[in-house]
Amino acid sequence: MDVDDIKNMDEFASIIGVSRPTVSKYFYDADSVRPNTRKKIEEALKKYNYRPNIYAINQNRKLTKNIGIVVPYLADPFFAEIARFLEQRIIDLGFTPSLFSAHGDTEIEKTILETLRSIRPAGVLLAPLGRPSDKSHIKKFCGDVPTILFDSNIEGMGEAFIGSDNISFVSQTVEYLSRTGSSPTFFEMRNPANPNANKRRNAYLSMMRRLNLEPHIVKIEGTGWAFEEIGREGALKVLRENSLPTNTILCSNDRLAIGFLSACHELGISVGRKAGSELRVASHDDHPYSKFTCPALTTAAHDYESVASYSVETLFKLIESGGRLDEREEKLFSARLIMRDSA
Amino acid sequence: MDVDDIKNMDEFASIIGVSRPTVSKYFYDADSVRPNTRKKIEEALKKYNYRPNIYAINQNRKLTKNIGIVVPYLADPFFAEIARFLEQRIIDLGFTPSLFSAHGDTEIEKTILETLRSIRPAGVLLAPLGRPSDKSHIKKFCGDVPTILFDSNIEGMGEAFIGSDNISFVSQTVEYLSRTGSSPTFFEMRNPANPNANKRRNAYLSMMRRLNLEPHIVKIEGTGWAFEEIGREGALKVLRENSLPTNTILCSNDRLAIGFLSACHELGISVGRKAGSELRVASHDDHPYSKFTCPALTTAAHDYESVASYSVETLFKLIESGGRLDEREEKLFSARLIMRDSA
DNA sequence: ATTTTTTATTTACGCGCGTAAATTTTATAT
DNA sequence: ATATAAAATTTACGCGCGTAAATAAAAAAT
Repeated sequence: MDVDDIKNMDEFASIIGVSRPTVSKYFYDADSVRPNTRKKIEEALKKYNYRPNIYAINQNRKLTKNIGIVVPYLADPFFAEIARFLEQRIIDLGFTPSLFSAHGDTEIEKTILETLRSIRPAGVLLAPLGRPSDKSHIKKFCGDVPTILFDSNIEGMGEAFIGSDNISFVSQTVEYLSRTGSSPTFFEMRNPANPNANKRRNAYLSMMRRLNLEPHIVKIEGTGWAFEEIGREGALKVLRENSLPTNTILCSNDRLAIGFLSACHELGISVGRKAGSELRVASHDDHPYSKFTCPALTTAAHDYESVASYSVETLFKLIESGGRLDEREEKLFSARLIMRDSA
Repeated sequence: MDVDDIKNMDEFASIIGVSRPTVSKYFYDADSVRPNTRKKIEEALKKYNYRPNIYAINQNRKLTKNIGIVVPYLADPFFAEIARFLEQRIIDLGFTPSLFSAHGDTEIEKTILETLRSIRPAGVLLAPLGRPSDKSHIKKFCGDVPTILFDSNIEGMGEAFIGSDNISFVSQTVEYLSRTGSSPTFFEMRNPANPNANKRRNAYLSMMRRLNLEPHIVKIEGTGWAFEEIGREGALKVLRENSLPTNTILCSNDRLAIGFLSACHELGISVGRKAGSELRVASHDDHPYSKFTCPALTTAAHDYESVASYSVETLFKLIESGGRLDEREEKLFSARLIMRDSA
C-alpha cells in the first residue's frame, strides 16, 4: 500500500486494527485512548501520512477549532505585529487562527464578520474600526459568536475588552515633556476614527490640569487611515502659519508624528531635545518605525505581548464557559515611556 | 416560521417548492437555473437568511473556492499592501482568500503550507521567504496544489512567477544617480534572504559597466527581517569608518535605506540632493514609508496593482486549465522612478 | 399538432466524519 | 476468584451537502 493511498479514517483505522471512532477520539484528544492504542495510531501516522478531512470534522463538530482575528488596517505594522503575537498564542493552544483586515473600510469589516459567521469559529478577536464601524452589525455578531474586543473599545460590545491604558500613555509623556522643557501642545485629527484618540485627548486635558499647565490642542483635518500623510499636511499647515502655541508637540499617535517630522524636515525646522533645536516632538504607540525616524521618536510603548496574551487567555476562558461571561471585563495595560532623541 | 429557523438546504428548498439539488445548482451558478426558479430562490433568500454550510460544500465539491495567500513577512507594509490588492481581486472573482504570514520563519512557512494543503485550496499565491525556504518542501507542495509564485522567484517552482523586474529598478536608479551627481555605491546585506537582492546587485554591476563607471559595493552584516535595524547598524559602521567610496548611496531596498537615513541623522550627516548635502541616498521598492523619511526617499516603485492583478489572473488561468500550465511563465513588471529629496 | 432536441429538475447515492448509546475490556474492590 | 465500577471501544445513525443518472418540462423543428 502506498503511503499516500489512504482516503479516509475508515481505511486508516482498519489498517491499524481499531475502529474508526477510536481514531476519531484520538484526533480530538490524544489522551482519550489507551496508551497502547495511541502508540499504534501514531506509528501508523508516521508511516502513512493520513490527515483527517478538516471540512468533515468541522461540519460535524458542534464547535470548530477556528479562531478569527480581525484588525482594522493591516498595512499598519502595529496591527501586523499584534496579529503575529495573537496567531502564535492561538496555534500554541492547538487552534487555527484566520486573519482578516478591514483595510479601513466599513463594508469590508461587515463582510469579514459575515465570512466569519459562516466558518462558525469557536471565538473571535476583534479590533474594530471604531467610529466608522457598523455598531448594530457588530452587536448582532457579538451576540451570535463569542467575541472579545481588543485595541479599540466599543462600549458594551463583545464579552470583554483588552487594550492599552491611554491615561497611562499620555500621563507619562505629558509629565516627562513638562519636566524637561516647555509644556506640550496636543496634536491630533479633528475627527479621529479610533476611540483611543478621544481617550488620549481627555487624558491630556486632565493631566495638564493636574500639573497646572495651560492645555493647547491643535486639531488637523483629514479622514481615513493615511495618518502619516494627514499628519504631514496638518503639520505643514500649522508650521507655515507659525500657529503653534508651544514648542513641544505631543502627537496623538506615532503615525501622525512620522508625518509631523517629515513636515519639519521639509521646512528645515530642527527637532530634538538637544539645545538649539526649535521643536520637540513626542508621541504614543512605539510604532515599529518610530525608532528610525529622524530624530528617533520619544514615545510610549504598548505592551504588545501582554495585550495579546491576555486577549487570547480571555477568549479561551469565554469559550470554555460556553460563550458568555458573567460580566464584561475591561482590562487595560500600562504603557512604557521610551525616551529617544525627538523630545 | 422564524426567519432564522432554516437548518439546511432541504428545508429551504421545500419552502420554495423546488428540490434541494436545484438550490444547490443555484448556489454554484445562479444562472444555471430557470429565471423563474432563480427569482423564487432569491426572494426566499431575502426572507429567510439561509446560507449553505461552507464545510459541507467544501467536503463534497471536488474543488473549493478557497485561495491561499502566503507572504514572508506581514509586518512589512509592502506585503500588507500587496496582500490587500490580491484579496480584493480574489473576492471580486467570487473566491475566498486566506492570508498567511511566515513571519520570516522557515518552520512557520512549512506549517502554513501544511495548513493550506488541508483546506484543499483551488490555488495558492506564494511569496516565499527565499533562501531560507525549505525548497524540497515547497517543491512538493507546488506539485500537489496549483501554485503561483510572486515577488520572490525560486527557479522552477510553481507554475509561474510574477514579480518586479529588478533590472528595471536598478537601471533607472543608477542612471538617474550617475547623471545627477557622483556615481552610486551599492549598499546591501552580505547574505540577503531575498533572491531579488542578488538580482539587484547583478543589475547594479552590469549597469555600472555599461556606463563605464567603477562599481563599489558595501556589504553589511546581519540576518533576519529587521532590515531597518540592520541597515542602521551597517550604516553607522561604514560612516564612522568613513569608508564610503563615493558620496552617493544606492540601497538594495527601502527598508535598509530607512535605517541608513536614521544613522546619517544620528551622526549629523546631511543627506539630500541639494547643494551642501554630504550624501545622497536612494533605494528601491517605494515602501509605504519612503515618502516620510527625512529627507523623502528617491526610489523605484513597484507596480503593485499590476503584479497583483496579473498574479491572480494567472492563478485563475492555471485553475481553469486543471492545475498545470504548458510552460512556466515568468512575468516581470517594470519599476517607476520616484524622484524625491534624498537624491 | 407531433416529434426531436435542449434544458431544467428530481431521484438516488455517497462524501468523511462526529457522537450517543450499547458493548466490551480493564481496573478496583471485596 | 468474583462482583462492581470505570474506561475504552464499537455499533449505528446522522450531519449538510455535491453530483451522476434518470426523468420531466420547455423549446425548436418538422
